[in-house]
Amino acid sequence: MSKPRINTMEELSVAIGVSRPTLSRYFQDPTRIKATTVARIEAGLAQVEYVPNFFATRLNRKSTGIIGVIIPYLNDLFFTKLLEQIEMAAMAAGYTVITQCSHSDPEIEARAARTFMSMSVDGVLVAPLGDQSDADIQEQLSQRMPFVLVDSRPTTMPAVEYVGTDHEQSFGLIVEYLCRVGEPPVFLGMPRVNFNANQHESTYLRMMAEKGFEPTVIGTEALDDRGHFEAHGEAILDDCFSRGLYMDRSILCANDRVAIGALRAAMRHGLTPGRSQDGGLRIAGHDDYPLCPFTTPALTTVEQDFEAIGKAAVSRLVQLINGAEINAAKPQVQLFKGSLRLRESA
Amino acid sequence: MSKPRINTMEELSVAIGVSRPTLSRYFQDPTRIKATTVARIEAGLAQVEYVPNFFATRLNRKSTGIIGVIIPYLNDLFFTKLLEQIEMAAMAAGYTVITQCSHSDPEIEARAARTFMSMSVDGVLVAPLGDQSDADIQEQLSQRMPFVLVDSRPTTMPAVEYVGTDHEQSFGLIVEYLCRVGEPPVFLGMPRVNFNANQHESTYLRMMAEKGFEPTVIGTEALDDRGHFEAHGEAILDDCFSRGLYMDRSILCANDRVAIGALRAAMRHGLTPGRSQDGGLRIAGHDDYPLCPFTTPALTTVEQDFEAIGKAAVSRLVQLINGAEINAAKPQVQLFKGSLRLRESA
DNA sequence: CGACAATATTTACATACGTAAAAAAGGGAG
DNA sequence: CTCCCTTTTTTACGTATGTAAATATTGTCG
Repeated sequence: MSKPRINTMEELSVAIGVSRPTLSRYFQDPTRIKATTVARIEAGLAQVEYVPNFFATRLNRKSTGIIGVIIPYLNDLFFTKLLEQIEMAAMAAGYTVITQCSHSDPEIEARAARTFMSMSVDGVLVAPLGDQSDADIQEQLSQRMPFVLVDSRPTTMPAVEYVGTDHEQSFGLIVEYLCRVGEPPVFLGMPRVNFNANQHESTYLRMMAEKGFEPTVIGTEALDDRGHFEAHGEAILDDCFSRGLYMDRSILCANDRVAIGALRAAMRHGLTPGRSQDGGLRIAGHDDYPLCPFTTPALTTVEQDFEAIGKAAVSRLVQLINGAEINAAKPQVQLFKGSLRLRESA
Repeated sequence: MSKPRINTMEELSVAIGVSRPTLSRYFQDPTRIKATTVARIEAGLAQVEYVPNFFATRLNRKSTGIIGVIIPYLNDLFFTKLLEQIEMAAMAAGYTVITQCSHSDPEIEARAARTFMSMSVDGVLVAPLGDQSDADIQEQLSQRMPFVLVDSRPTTMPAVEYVGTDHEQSFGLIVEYLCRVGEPPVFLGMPRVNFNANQHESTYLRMMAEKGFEPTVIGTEALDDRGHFEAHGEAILDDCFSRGLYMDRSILCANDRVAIGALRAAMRHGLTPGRSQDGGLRIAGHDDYPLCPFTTPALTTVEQDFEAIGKAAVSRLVQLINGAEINAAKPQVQLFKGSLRLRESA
């Protein structure tokens, strides 16, 4: 019942009586071959088990048809959603996607970069680690092949093709909203290794200054180094609440995962953040983490347009692969706007 | 400042004055080469930019050193955590991991399987889609190379090497607990496409029968087909609560993501599930989804030992790759026990 | 200084397929 | 039936590296 297995195109060509070069062309683009021959090949193929060798095919094509993707970690639905969009878009464009995860480790990230170089990948999409990314390797990679940065942009490589959210605009939305309808917010941040969180912090500071409010930043020192966003948010805020601080203020978190921890801290102290109460506790985040609609209370946040970012990143990379001009002095930067998601928590 | 780039080992050998076969051996295992030569090679390597070609190296090694991993979808922290363990373990064992995500689509899953065949991957780890997985391709793959199933086991391929949680035991824990300290639970399930959810349902039914309680199963028909677990749980329970049903019962959900939706429905109806109240609403799940400690109230659930599962799966696969005997009639099945995580919701 | 062992080099072939050029075969129109 | 065009086959070489066998080199010890 199991079909005879064939390992090489050579064998296949004798098995079904079609020459090897014809088979080679068939596997690359069947339309270049006469319909009757295609039918003969496919009839033969149905009788046996054969898959062209991936390595041999990629070894001497001019283009490998592979897009490499590097993401910093997996245990975050944000990257997961982004990756999903990227993979679907790349697949639709006819590319094979190979994803490597840095697992928060610069060494693993560098290894992934080397792997992609050794694969002569057509291009790479990189969502960098925070400020720990190995700048040299990133630089090498970007010199060597089409390279588009996604999600966040290290301060060490400003002049690079980039696709992401316009954090000034998007975080600005939530700062503005909180200031407008209630108490000016306290910023609950993170240790300063995450570029987006840093940008949120500076946006917060700038806007508070503009509006003439006194800024308050907490949480930029870690209380525990487990490094989980939620645990960090909970620990910081629990500590504050225990000291009676900020219990009726607006807490604006650097991102939703921190905010989820903040919600937990509020709950533990018997507080229910919400926008209905005047002057009471409010909690808000940023990103529109997929679980935000299901938290208690549902989290008010700013949505990032993952789909647009993923698609734009792939589409720009494909342009570069197809030889689009890169203005080295002024690389293309695509920033997408965020949009406010008003729910219950603020 | 940028080093001269070298593309082939041939060029490299003339550039640093060491023969190509020696270089080849160096890149595979530097210890097989005399220390002084290694030093000479590395000194030379520091002067240039060179990475051995991935495809050429894998083309004619007997072993490619690659482990393929297929997971059904990414937007679930469960798989993400499992994948993390698998990648780290495989890396530690000296393998390159290539992960392909099915994105809930049997066709994409089948394509991934074909990709791995064409790569002559050393072995594959597969977390299957539900009952939609293409059984033929899975079969082909398992015939062709070392193959270990992870997380869930299709009823269509019972006789396969498998590593996962002992769901009878683990789901039994929570059924038993709920029955023991309160009202026997209602089972909030899912459309029957997910093997683990199915097994949870049957475990529930069996244990309720054993204990002489009347079982109640809800949610096995989808109200909306967006297919998101949380939305499903919320929609089903919201519907029930709106009709005044089960408002003071124990709701045991097929998994934590459904339970998170259930918590949300409870909250919308002004109900606070918890174990402190006698006779009141309780909600519990299964998996110990990473966000469980941060829900309101914190979700009582059963922890799956991701780390053990990931490590065991890799370790078993490596055994098979190294030629371990496979008893076709009785493949090795490793089931790990779950453990109760009592928190606030039940 | 010579012999022996360890290591490196030379040479040659293999991997599975891409691809170009020339020759052969097929197919339709006149 | 023949000519011409299209398609396939034949032939041959290229891709970057693995690998084996024979030969050459190096280093060490007596």
